[in-house]
Amino acid sequence: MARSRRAPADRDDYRGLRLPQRTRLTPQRRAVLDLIADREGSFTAIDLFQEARRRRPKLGLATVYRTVDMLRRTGSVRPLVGDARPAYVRCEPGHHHHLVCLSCGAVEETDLCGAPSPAELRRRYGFRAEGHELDIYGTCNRCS
Amino acid sequence: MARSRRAPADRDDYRGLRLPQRTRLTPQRRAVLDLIADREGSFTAIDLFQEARRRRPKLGLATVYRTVDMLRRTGSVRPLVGDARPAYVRCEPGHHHHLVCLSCGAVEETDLCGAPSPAELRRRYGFRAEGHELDIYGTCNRCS
DNA sequence: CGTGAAAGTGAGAATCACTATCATCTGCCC
DNA sequence: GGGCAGATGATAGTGATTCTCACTTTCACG
Repeated sequence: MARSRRAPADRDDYRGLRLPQRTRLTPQRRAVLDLIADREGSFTAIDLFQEARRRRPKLGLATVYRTVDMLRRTGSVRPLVGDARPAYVRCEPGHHHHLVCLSCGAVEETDLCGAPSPAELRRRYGFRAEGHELDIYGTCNRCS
Repeated sequence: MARSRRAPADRDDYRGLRLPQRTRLTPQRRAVLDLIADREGSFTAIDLFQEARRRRPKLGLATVYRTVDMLRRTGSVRPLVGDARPAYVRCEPGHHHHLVCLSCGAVEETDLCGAPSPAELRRRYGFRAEGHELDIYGTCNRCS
């Protein structure tokens, strides 16, 4: 009986962040989403928690994790490799990859890719590719 | 490039694993290195610890972490993204990427790449690329 | 061969990131 | 408004990793 009451809350987007169906927009969630939407570069869950706490002292850590994980499921955010601390980056919808500055931590997106095609992987390895992740590390414009 | 003389600890390679300068080859370290050298696919530090313990019951967990981290610094091993548990894969020297099977966890290497060239990244973004990481996720030959 | 300094070790405590639990609260569709 | 599915916060718990430190071992050099 989830059907009758479940009208499609057409709130699948908040400031460019994709949200799952039936997501309630609570003030807590909005606080975390705002921080992410305004964010340049990478961030950790703890970063968000500490910043959000300055405005909402009672905000729980679990709420931050729940919110980040929600965005991870919709693809609006994804974990970053190669960093010492577990960090995330915002992802615009669509296919793209990240240029991660090792000096200042800035993250830029690029649509340049050229990863091997699923067809070729299939042919050479019998491997059915479903997705891939590419992070390019180096020094950004400002730092070099 | 050729090593002309015996330098202090002429031991920068053990079974294909690159070691830092001045690395002492202790039995504990050798036990962990052997496990990694023989390894197919990905592994976690805990995996190594449990296996190594069967032969050396007094081996400490910290030693496993120290050894894995040592290899990570030399590039002989690298952490894998996208997995629930923190896992590593062996890296052969040279350029290559990983095909990670989401079903059985097997990891295959491929030299197929096509990542954007440093020159193009420099031109378009002013970004000086130093390296990149590409993991392709999907289903391997055996599992599909 | 010794030997000493530096490097490595094990055990356990500490830390860190994250998850589970649960009583309570609240946004949202009717 | 009313009601309830979904959200929240506090806290305890978990699992991975790092730290600490007294002790041991390796190995270049004499």
